[in-house]
Amino acid sequence: MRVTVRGQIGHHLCAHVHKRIAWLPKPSFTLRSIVATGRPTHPADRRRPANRGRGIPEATVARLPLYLRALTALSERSVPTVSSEELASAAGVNSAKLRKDFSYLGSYGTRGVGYDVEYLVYQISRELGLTQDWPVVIVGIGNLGHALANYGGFASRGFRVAALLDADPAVVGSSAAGLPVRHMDELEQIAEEEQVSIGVITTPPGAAQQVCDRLVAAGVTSILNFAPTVLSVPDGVDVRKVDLSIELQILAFHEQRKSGEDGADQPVAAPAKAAAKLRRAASTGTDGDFPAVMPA
Amino acid sequence: MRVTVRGQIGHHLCAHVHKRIAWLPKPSFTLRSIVATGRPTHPADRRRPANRGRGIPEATVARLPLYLRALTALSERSVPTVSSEELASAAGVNSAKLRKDFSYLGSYGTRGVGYDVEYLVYQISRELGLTQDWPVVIVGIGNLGHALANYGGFASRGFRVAALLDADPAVVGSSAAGLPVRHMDELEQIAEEEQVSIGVITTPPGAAQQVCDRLVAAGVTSILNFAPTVLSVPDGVDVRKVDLSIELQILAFHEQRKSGEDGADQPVAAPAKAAAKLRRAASTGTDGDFPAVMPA
DNA sequence: TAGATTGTTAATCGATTAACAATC
DNA sequence: TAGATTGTTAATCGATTAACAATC
Repeated sequence: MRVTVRGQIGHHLCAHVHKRIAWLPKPSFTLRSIVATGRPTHPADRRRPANRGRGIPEATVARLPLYLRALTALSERSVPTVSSEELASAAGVNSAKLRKDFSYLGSYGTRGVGYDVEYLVYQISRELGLTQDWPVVIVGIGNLGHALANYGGFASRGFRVAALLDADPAVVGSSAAGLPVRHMDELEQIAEEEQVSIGVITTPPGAAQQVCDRLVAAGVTSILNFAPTVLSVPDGVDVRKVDLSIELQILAFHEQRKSGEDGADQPVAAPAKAAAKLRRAASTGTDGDFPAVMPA
Repeated sequence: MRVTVRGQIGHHLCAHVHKRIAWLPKPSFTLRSIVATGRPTHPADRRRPANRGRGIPEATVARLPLYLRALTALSERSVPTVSSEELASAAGVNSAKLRKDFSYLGSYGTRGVGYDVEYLVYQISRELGLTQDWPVVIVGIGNLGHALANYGGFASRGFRVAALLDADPAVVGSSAAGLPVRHMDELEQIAEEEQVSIGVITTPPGAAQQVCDRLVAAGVTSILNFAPTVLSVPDGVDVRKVDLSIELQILAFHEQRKSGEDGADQPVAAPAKAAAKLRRAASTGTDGDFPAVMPA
């Protein structure tokens, strides 16, 4: 049942009920949000932006966690407000992009002042769905599975490891990060009981598609895949992949351009990049080339 | 010293010198490439594309490792040629994109036939710089560092773990993946001796920037960062980041949209997405909502 | 030659960015 | 009010895609 009451309540009442709320220039907010979350909404909520309600660009979604992290750090230092310039710098993006990104969420800033840190933390968390609890299963408890089970960044963001699963009897029964490793055959039951909608695959590549199919059959609709495999899934299931080898290969590509051997194929080297070669050459007395499989 | 002799050599000679070369419709190639690599270049090399030599788009570079992986699998199955349609499907992209991507590398296909698998493996490997040996240091040998040290995908692509480093005396001296964990203070010497240009940071976030600075000072110009921190580096140094928590948050965002509670803020649900909610509801007898921190 | 498939074009789409009017 | 900073506009840039002429 949903209670949505919008109204005006005096500033003194707000201040009484909710401590450390800095963003109450005009104390109007929705009552519902207080009932639901213990936090009133920002006055800016009333002027709902044109865009809100559909289609936050993917590129923006991918940056929201960055902003959230920077904001959380500011919050821990009890910084009350932050400008787009400061926040952008902390998040490693430019301020125009940040303001554009935030404009998709709504008008949550105050001209001439900046953004209220606490309020923005809450809004972004809500937008990302982090005000919910997300039970997650991790399938494949090898080195990487262990690492993920122990990763602190999960729990702190509303992700809860519902189960660690493996098909190998030698691994089942052991424990990782204080949790028992259970057999893959328990997946279906766990997924149903705990309403698991997110699965992490850290199996060897050969097992990944099969595990994926089984996760999907068990009702999992979001998959984070660490196995170096292209997964095929039905519509409505999201897959994101993290591929260590691919990241290194992309770095190698750019690194190769920097060191710039093989004149024939070489582009005009960007001045900044040439510095790396020079630095290495200076420190080693060689011409900076790598030991080459392909002798020049 | 560079030997570049271009010439025409009879087909029978090619076939004699180089086995399992399927792509010799017209046996003209550059001699240098044979001297250098043991592989002659493709006839198509002579018609150098307009673009080649500068500016392969980043989006294309990021996909080359995907194509390479798919091609390697085909190669292992001894498939001689592949069409853009087949390869695109194996790599999980559409064929127009694949052909456009390859067009930045050169005209390496044969109209009416497709692409020679072996030849393309070689060309993409070369483009990515994987025909070189890339010594890598991994800094921070916790769970994740261990996992990476053991990751098979590195070695198979020309990446070699030159050293595992940690600052914690309790960890230094132990071993991972058959390599000793050495003290962070050995970084500079190792980096110079082994000409390390790629570093992987798997430290806690608090140490990451400091480690990064030290890597850069030691001549490392490409960094793969697993710590959830924004790193600042001088021009000419590339940083790529892998952030497990961010990936999960992006999934949560989309997952939240699928399950579609909270009607007030909810966009018009895409039909495909609604299926997930229905499926879960059907299998559990609930309305598909998650246990909510924020009661509705 | 006929059939197949590439490489390229051009249209479209989405993301980035600087600039500035709106407004706190 | 004056100063500061947002939210938005519009221009630009880069990526995607379908379609098809080129050509094996």
